[in-house]
Amino acid sequence: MTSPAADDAYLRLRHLIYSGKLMPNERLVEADLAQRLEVSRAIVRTALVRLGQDGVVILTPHRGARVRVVTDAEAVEILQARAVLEALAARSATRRATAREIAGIRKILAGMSRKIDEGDLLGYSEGNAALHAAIIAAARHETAARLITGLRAQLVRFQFRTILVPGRASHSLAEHTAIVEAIAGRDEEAAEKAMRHHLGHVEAALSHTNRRIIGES
Amino acid sequence: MTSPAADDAYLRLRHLIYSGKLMPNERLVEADLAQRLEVSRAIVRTALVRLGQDGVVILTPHRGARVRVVTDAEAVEILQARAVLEALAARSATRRATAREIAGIRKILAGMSRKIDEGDLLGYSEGNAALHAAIIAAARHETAARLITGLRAQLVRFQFRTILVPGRASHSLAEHTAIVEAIAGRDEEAAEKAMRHHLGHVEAALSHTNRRIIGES
DNA sequence: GTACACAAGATTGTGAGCAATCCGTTTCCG
DNA sequence: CGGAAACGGATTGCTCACAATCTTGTGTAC
Repeated sequence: MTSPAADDAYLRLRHLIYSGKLMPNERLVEADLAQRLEVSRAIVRTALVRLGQDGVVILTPHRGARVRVVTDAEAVEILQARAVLEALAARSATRRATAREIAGIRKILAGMSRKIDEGDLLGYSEGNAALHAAIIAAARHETAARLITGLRAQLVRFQFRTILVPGRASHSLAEHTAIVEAIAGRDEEAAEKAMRHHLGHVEAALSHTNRRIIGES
Repeated sequence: MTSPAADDAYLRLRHLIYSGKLMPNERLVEADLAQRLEVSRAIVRTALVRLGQDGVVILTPHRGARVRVVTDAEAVEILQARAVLEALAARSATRRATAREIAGIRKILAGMSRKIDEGDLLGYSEGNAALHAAIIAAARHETAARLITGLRAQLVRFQFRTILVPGRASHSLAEHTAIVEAIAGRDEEAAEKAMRHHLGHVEAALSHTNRRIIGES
């Protein structure tokens, strides 16, 4: 099941949605996608079923698939779920990270600090993503990793940078530093708390400003 | 997409796995399932794809589907994830539950207490499931609810009753009471903590005894 | 006796076609 | 002129058939 070709189509279609090439609420016509991806309609179909199960697209009988629109309220929910799961991952990383992994995480954090000094907010943003990814990798917690990936996917349309909110950058760096120090210090409680604190701030930014500035931090 | 018939087949197939009629690691041959469910092979196929995405079955190219076996370590992971998500739901319920819902939750708890007095552990177990369901419903947190459902599904093979562990029943009741009181008292922190405390005990039972007594509490 | 090669059977993956359903438009009737 | 019914194009859901792949069993060489 799920031949390489089918898997590839699934990943590419998902990427089209993540990258915004297929907009929210856009109708996804199987035949069109088949032509675009250069695969048969059957393969597109199973890819859509999988994406539907992921919650990335909405499937309606006889009316096909649409890219799911995430309301502000849903975005808050998703972010909350992501926060508790990433906090769990941070805790797990605190227990399981190797010295090498911790060194890598520290290095990423240092890079982020440099980016801020340089005023390179986009670069900082990339460092942010890398840091979270490194922590999740160090956690070796498959279940949490899988769920977080799915949740991120749904928030993709909100990928406007909170980092652009005035003053957010330095706060963000401080929060990340606290997370890293807790992990390096093998303090589970602190690591979990720091991660929740961090993502809580992102949520607050969303709840407060009803503008679309979530997904990152 | 997903016609009623296809949806039905998906649910029935899932139920066959949950209820243990299809054992872990058992090979799922499309043609056989089609005959058993009295639907076409194509419908079985999409149902399997969906279950694969849920993590309930494992799909291997050209080798078909198997019911996924969850190792003890994975069970712990799943339970941990479930714990933080149910804690989030408890917190949400604390904020959003109506007076009517709280009354209903209290009623379920009272019923559980009665079952214990009667020595009806199976009945207690059902009450337990109902209580958790009621809290999740009151939380009105779609995202958490969806993820928890998926996680429960994967733990289904571990559905042996922790409640059968000597002395667990009264502890369990006390833990549930704490959760309910926190929700009724509108104390978010306490509700979240109580739920994590409760599910933490279930995890401890698993980690300690390597026997299969998780999934409930 | 063991191991490898090969053939036969079983099962999955995919493509083409058709029926069912939905949506937008036109037509008919009041 | 307004509304309901019917028509037509478009799209999905499903069946069927076949190719691709894996598995099992058999035969042969060493």
